[in-house]
Amino acid sequence: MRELGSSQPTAVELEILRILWELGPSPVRGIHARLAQAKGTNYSTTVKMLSVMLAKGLVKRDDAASPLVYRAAMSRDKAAKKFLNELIEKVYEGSAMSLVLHALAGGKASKAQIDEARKLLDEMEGKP
Amino acid sequence: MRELGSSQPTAVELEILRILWELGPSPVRGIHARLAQAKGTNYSTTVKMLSVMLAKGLVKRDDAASPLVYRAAMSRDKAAKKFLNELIEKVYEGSAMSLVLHALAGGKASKAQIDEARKLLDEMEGKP
DNA sequence: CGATGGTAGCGAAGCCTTTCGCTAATGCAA
DNA sequence: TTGCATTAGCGAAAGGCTTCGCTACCATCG
Repeated sequence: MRELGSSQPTAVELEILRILWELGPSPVRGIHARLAQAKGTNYSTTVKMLSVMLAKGLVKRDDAASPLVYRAAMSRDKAAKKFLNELIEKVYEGSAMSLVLHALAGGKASKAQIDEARKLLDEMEGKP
Repeated sequence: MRELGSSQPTAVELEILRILWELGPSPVRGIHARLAQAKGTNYSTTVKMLSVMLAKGLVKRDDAASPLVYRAAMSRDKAAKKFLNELIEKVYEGSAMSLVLHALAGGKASKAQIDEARKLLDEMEGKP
């Protein structure tokens, strides 16, 4: 039983969410194609995972369509924000902002990205 | 297996790491006191979890001391950055500076944090 | 000395996640 | 219609995480 973030997606669940974020609403077949390519798992597995995720509320399903169409229940941005807040709360109680920037500093940030980051900082300062 | 990567700490493991980060190197007794307070679990459980984590390399142990003293194998900062990078990788598949900042934008950042963030951006731009 | 209390560890139970085999329903072609 | 492919789902196996009971060890106290 998980208590804190209650129902954060597990490994495979997150992988499926990522596929859905990329593809948009899709039938099982499309999701499975990607998942099988990455992990070599069976079609049944994909169906089962989707039904588990549906029960958990991680995905939604359009029952009218045939074949059934699944979509992520949460946007990528919203999920990222949620995971990030959980991460920060669970691991680090300091400055979330500087942590994020430090972490990104090691990676590849283009001039355009840095400029956009500045713009965001301005916005954040403007309306607290 | 857990989300966000290869050998990530699980829920309880992370909780123990957090205790170790807060207390510093400690004997089982001290760790257990905190864990039991938070979860009501048995002393045996704490000992077992620490042995599992030792085997996984998540904690180190000073065998010379008696009682044995455990410490986190990784600093809080380092762990936080690692988890964050994995999160970004898993959710956004790579460079996601602006998206992560968007995710953060909803939260409250102090003026000091924003200023520090600006300083970091300047540094990042300065030495590519 | 034996008894007591704190420390350490093993193995197995219980639960959750992930996987799949098997079954059923549906649609389409021959 | 029969046969085949596709879609959907259930239940159970396999494996990992978490928990604890039981055992053993080692000081120290009486």
